[in-house]
Amino acid sequence: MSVGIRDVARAAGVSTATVSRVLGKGPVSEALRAQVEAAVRATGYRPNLSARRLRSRETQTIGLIVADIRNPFFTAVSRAVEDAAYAAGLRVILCNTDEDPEREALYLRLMEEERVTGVIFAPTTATADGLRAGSLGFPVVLIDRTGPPGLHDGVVLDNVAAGAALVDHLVERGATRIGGLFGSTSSTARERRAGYEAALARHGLAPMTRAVLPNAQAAEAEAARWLAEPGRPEALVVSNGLLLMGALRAARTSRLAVPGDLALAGFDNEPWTDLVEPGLTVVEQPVAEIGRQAMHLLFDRLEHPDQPVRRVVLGGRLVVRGSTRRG
Amino acid sequence: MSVGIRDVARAAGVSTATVSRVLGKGPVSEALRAQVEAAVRATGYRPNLSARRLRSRETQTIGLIVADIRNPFFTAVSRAVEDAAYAAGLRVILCNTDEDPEREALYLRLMEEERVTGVIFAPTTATADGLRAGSLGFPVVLIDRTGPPGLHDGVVLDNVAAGAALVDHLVERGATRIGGLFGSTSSTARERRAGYEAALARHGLAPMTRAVLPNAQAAEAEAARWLAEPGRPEALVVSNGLLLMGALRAARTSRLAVPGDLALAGFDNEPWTDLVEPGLTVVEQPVAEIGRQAMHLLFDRLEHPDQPVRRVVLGGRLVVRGSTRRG
DNA sequence: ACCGATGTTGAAAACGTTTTCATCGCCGCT
DNA sequence: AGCGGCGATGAAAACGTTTTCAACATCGGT
Repeated sequence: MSVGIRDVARAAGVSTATVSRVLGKGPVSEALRAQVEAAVRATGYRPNLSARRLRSRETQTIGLIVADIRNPFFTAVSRAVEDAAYAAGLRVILCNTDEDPEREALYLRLMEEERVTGVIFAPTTATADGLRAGSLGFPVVLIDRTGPPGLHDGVVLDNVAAGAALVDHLVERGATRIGGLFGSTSSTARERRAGYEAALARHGLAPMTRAVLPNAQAAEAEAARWLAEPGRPEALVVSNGLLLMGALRAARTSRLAVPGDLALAGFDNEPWTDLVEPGLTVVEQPVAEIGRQAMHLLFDRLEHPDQPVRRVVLGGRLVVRGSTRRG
Repeated sequence: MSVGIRDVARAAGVSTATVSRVLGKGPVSEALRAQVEAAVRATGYRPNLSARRLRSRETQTIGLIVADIRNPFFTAVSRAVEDAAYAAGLRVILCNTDEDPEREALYLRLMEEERVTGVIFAPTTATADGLRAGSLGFPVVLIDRTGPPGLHDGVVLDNVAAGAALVDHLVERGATRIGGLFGSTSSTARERRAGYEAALARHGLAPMTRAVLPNAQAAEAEAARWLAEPGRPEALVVSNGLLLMGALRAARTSRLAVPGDLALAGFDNEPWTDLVEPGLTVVEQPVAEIGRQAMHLLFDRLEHPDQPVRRVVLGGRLVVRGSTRRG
């Protein structure tokens, strides 16, 4: 039925070894190479990647495990990772965990069975804390989130600085009652909160924080509740793009004017944040660069398995818009 | 080094065939089954999927080929496809073509080499028109876009009706000079345009259309140019979410009030379309349903290879917002 | 002219599974 | 008691490649 390397070899009058060498990079004389290439075209041969992977023990495949591809941050990072991967001749297997540790474990096991050459992973804190060094059969590069220090390569935003920058900016604009709305499952939210609290302390202000599951619905519900309370904040720092959207929705339904009644500042410079009235002040993450750096770290690790663990920390860019105009 | 099925067999005191049967669904006595399962746990065995795929000739893998995962429509559809696939025990290989026929061909070849069980594909017209029936080694389900009728299963929006509905709605609101901004590479844009033109004709109005590459930058540039011309339209029908964002940006930079100077209506009910001022009138596509239906068609096709070709046509939902308020 | 080095080629083993096929034991039936 | 059938099991083949290894030819140096 399907044409295999034996058929090509027969058609070209050579051995399968020679065909394999033509396909790969082995030494073959020009004459035979031409014959084989002609035979490949004539037969319409397509190599069987499963067989190739089995024998060569190189799967040329990486896993990409994120919380939810619909989060625009992960969408953009994924696209950058995929571009870099395909350019290097690697396949990508994409998995969505929905921040569920069980699914994270499930997909990590899948990656072992696939014998992937490496994995790029944005883990929940629950999983990240239990991640041991050499326990998986492949190197892991963490993105957006970190685990215990020194165990895995990773690329993250300077979250502490970014959280602090938003607070500094709001204080400069005259805000004093500054609330913080953070996701509950990631080290990233924790770090942004740490930066937020440190900056507030530096200014002699008191923190007021709430934690929610990292999706827009939960954020909107929590923010709406919060904004209806008597001691509600007059400014809000929000730890990612989904939550920011939820917070804006809550402000709208609560009939609070932004920035008049409530200043708003968050993360992720998504296209809609400057179309919305007033534009939203955010810290922009270098999403494409994060994806590229992750692939770069992975390649380096594969080349030099024993090189010390590296963490790439990228700076965010504060984009000031109307949502933090001086009240 | 790595533990294989032979090691498990040795540890359990059985043959590799028995281990394989325990892992799969072969007939094994309870006693041996327990022994083998214990041995699997004890050895930490992980099956090698490459070997399994090679021998069993079932890759349990599908390809998902879209233009750009960053287009929120494809993001949402992909997520639905992946959920359905993983639930059925299938892996997904995701590819972005950027509407480039060469990359489409490249990825289709890759899918052949992967020996995928099927592919879900949103092709450009260039590729779709050349797609022959049995020429690839796997069934193809088209999404969002169609090829020559009768060749491939597919699931699409009722684009003609949706395009007409937007025009009807605008006419009802009093618009007469209604322009159309459409993507240039997909059958979907073509159909939406057909619906737009048919509806205009029905109302005795003249069409004015422009075609652009389907990305926000191109749309913004073209719309800005158009809106600066003397005979500019007073309403715009835009054929997808990316273009709609570009058109809105152009209206903003041209200092045209929406809907006062320019009414705006488009496709894809993305979260930002109701946050923006005024809310945008759109036809909402049932994105999750499209993904699920595509997987369903694929499963049906795999079970009944010779069943007649099916096309699932889903209806859109008109969501009326401020951007088409009566001028 | 001989020898070693170098480079090209093919036969056959190997990769880790699943599947085929034959064997064995057991049961129920005549 | 003998026999047919059936379910469980293992030995070995098979999946389609890459890789090893040995054989062979060619060539430059003595």
